[in-house]
Amino acid sequence: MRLHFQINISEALYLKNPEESDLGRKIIKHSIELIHDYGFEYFTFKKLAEYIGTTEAGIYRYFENKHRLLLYIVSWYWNWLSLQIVFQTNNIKDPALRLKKVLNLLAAEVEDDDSTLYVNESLLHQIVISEGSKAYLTNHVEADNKLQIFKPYKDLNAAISEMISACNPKYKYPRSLATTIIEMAHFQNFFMHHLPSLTDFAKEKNDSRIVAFLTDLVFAAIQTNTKGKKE
Amino acid sequence: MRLHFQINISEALYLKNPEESDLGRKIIKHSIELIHDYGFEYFTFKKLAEYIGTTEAGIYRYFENKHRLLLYIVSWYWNWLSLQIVFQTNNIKDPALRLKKVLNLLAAEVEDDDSTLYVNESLLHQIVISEGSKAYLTNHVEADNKLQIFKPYKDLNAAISEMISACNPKYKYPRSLATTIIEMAHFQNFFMHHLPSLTDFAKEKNDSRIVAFLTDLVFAAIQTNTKGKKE
DNA sequence: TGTTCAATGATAGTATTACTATCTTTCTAT
DNA sequence: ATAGAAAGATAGTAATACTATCATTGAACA
Repeated sequence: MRLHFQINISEALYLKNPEESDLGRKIIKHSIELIHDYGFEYFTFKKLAEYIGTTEAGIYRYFENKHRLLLYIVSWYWNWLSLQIVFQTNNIKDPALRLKKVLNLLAAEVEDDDSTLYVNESLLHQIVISEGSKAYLTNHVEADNKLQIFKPYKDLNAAISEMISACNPKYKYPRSLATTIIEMAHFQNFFMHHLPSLTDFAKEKNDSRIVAFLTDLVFAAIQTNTKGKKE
Repeated sequence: MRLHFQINISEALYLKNPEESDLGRKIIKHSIELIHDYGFEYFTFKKLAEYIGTTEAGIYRYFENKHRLLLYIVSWYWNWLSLQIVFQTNNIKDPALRLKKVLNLLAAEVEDDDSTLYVNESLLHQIVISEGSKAYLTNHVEADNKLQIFKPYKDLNAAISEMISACNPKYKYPRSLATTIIEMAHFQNFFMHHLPSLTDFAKEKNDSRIVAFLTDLVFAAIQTNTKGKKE
């Protein structure tokens, strides 16, 4: 099955749309590879230019700076993931099952999606785990936010939040719980691989354990709350 | 009451111990102010040197680079917080109450502690919220980890993890839940202030709401699990 | 077939950052 | 009175993060 879809990214993120040219697509494809290899701090436009076989100036025609490029690929990921969620929960009626499907999509390893030729989703997933929060953890979050740059992340959050409310309309913290799910799916993965004593998954480093942890956490939270229990 | 205590920080983090000289203490004090004002990305040793009235070279005698300095002050914070937890839970016997106290210490606003003359804990708390995860979200986490650099963070995690297990020895994910608590105490705070639609605290931006959310989440998780319920 | 315009390539240059080196001054402990 | 450590002063380098300009290519249209 080939899914044809539209990734919608704020125009504020680029100077020239990288989807619409060979060089643009090369920038996306190879920046994902290089950020993955070097880490965002040690990734530079100069290295990228050399790797692609173009010049720094060429890259600056597409992106103002490397932070904008990071925002672009991270937005791309959230957008893509939201579409995966739509496709894969489309025919599921039970909201609890829908939510479980989402936990899987968030925390399980991502395979490269062949329908997107210039994006390796598996590498991109790892970038989002390690570098994703740097997208918003800056001095200029609020300015960026005014440019609608975080819309894909917020949309995903809203979608998960609605599923939570569908499971239990009385639960008081659907948005914060959604944020917790998204961030913890990634942080537990990062810790599991790099600082394993901070998790309970040190022995068998397996994504399915993270899914189990998150499932336990989420359903405990929304089920307890049904009873209107209060401390 | 004046509490005299020892902050223990890995020697790998500095070239010369900043606690032991005037200039060293000035570096700590003013780097906290500047990182708070500029954000870590726009903070430089040159700006710091000018602000203090010394030279870049002077700062490099204490810290190899600005990332090490960040690690230093973040470690300092986790160390200080662990001591606060020890002092403030010392005479509480009930593990659930101890845990609640910890949630408060983690998520409530921090006031400057006058017993530490060269550290403004309130500013430092805000830095840890915005920049704390950059301490480990790097290419060189594992090398840093081998130098024991994350010990204060891990110790805090272990302490909270033990409290969770004291509440419910059968709960399967005490470490991951502890990580979740620590990180979410900060992320919810960051989002509440900068991207409020990602939380349920947009209307009344109040730390106590975060404490309530975390309390609900944690006790739901550990109580549900007592029953050995399984999905 | 020639012209035009956009995209890219090639090259150069600047300000700032992230350091390192060296030499001098100051202050403190013996 | 003097040795030694800490700090100040100054200079310099390589890399980063850009900006500017001009030439080349290639497709599109007339």
